[in-house]
Amino acid sequence: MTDTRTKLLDAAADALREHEAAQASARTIAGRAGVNQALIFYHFGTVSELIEAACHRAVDEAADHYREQFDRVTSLPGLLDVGRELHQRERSVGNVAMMAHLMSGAGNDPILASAARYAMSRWNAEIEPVVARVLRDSPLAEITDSAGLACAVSASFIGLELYEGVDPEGAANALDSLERLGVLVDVFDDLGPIARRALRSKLKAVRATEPRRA
Amino acid sequence: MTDTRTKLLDAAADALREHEAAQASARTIAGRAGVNQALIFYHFGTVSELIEAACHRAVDEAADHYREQFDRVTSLPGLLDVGRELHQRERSVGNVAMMAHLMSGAGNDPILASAARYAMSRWNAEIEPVVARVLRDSPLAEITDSAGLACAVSASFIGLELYEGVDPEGAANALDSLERLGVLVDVFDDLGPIARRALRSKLKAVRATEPRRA
DNA sequence: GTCTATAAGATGATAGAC
DNA sequence: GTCTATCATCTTATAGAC
Repeated sequence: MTDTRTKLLDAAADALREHEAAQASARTIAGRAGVNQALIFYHFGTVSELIEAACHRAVDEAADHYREQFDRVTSLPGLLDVGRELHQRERSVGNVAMMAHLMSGAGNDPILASAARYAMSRWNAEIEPVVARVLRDSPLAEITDSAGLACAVSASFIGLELYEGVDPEGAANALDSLERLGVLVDVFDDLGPIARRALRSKLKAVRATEPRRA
Repeated sequence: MTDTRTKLLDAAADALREHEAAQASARTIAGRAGVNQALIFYHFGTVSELIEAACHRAVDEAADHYREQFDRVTSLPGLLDVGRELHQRERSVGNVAMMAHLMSGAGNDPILASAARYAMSRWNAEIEPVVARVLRDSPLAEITDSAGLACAVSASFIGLELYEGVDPEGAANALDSLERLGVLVDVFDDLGPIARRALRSKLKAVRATEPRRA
């Protein structure tokens, strides 16, 4: 099972996970895998296709790993707990960095773009039903759609990862702030009918004065 | 004023603003500027230093442009309004893409990293006092610090930009969801003492069961 | 300041021996 | 399947004429 193909897939994923990304060239990846550079083209055709395959495998593994944890989530605090664990694990493993570099390079390379699209859609497919289930009984269900929220969460993860590479301390502060803001949602659910009524009337006012675009 | 230096700065910024980024090489930038490739090294030393200078200029211009608008903000809805305008303008101009590519390349190149650090700190310096002023009289001031929130907002902007390059529709949905979530904060301010009390007790409970890390 | 020419090296990819 | 050797092209950067 540790044949050349998987060696190359591992090496490509590692290259993207670490600082490099721009240095994810055929020669460096092959060197990392301990195999000849020409084998990349024999097995995968192009470097981009190797990277695509590596990311495909990585995101599938990660999503599968969290599936049952997601299934057990029934409350928003519970979702935040899984999210925090997921963020820390994926970050330490380097998968978030991989995604960030993938999306950043998507502008130049259509193959990388399709890989990025697959990765994001895969994560959203996991997150979206959980968000929907958790918000179903909350007054928040009336102001947000779960699909949009899932996208927002994914995008923010990516942004925080990039930000962390530039200013680790600031990124940690940002994450703390977001977590504390999550308490706000929690309080809302506990407030019950009073908040629900206030929210409804407020929403009406906002929708009247500021019609949504397009 | 349209000398070679500024021509090169313009061309470098444009290269980063558009799809390319990876193709922001000395030759392509010089070609875009309509000058000889060797002049980049004469005027800036290295390609990275040219890019750094271009980003420095771009973020200074943009931040100055919004300074007085930020100063006029007194409420959270007002802040969201400016944020929405800022996001759309900076996006259409391409500055957010520039930042994203800058941060993505920061891992490889220490000069790009310092440019990214400057850009983020510059924006945070503008946003942070506004957030602090707006939240001062809100019960939310007790659960979030303005510095962390400012970082979170900046990072999320970056992430959304990258996400938009991969899935434009999803990014639009995400932005809509976040905007609608902003109404939630608005409602909180209007609820007054009831919410304030509920929030305080909830915070106590959360802090007791789940001590913050490090 | 601006140009040409060029060094010195990395890149993706292929041909062909084994 | 794997290797060596190689192509054509791109890269940053410099030397030196003007």
